Amino acid sequence: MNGRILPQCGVERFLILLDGPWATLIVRELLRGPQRFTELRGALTGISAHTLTHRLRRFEQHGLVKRTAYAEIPPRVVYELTPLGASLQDVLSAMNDWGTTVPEAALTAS
Amino acid sequence: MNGRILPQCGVERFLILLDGPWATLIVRELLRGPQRFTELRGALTGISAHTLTHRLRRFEQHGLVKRTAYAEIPPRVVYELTPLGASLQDVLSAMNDWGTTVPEAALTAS
DNA sequence: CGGCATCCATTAAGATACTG
DNA sequence: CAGTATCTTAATGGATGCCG
Repeated sequence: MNGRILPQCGVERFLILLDGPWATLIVRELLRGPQRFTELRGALTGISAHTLTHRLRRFEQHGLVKRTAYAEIPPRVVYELTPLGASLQDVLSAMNDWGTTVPEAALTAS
Repeated sequence: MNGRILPQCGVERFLILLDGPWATLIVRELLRGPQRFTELRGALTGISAHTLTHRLRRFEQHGLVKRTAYAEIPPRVVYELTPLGASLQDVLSAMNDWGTTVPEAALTAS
């Protein structure tokens, strides 16, 4: 569907930039502050290095995340949200508010 | 990732119930009011009957959408959001607000 | 430590054809 | 009209191993 001609409304833009189930969770984690690769991986239970790398690269390309690599031994890489990425806070809050109102029954029925 | 044990926070619930790129767009369309299958299909440019059916069935199971079938010739089926589904309005608004602030450059870089 | 390369499993989604 | 059935494709995501 991503190849389609989408009307460039706000919702579509959000969906294009935050596609995949992990995208939103990574942003939420980075909203807590700048973090290293390993910190992110530890916080996001179940994510693989492969996936985390790809998501972060994509965010970087889209200007949502800033990557800073320190040429040390061992190497250290810190990821942090750009102002654009940080402004996702409002959307995440809305999602969280809605999710907490969802009854258990809606989730078990799958 | 859906098989993982997720902390049952709000954001996770939202992501589980609105998975896939079409889910959010279907909800946005239904926020305009109850609609028939064909109306939805026409409004969601590019969606296939197959996909629309699956998404609607899933929403129905989760209590986000109510399906009403009229035994007429030709048959008529109307979908409408439940109160739970309608309460997604706030999240959609937040997404839309954020998306409109995204610069063009973030989208072209893909 | 922070990746990348490769292979593989799962799934959303499209195309097509057909039915009550 | 509103689906269902089947097949196929594309993409996300996981597992493993290697590298600077």
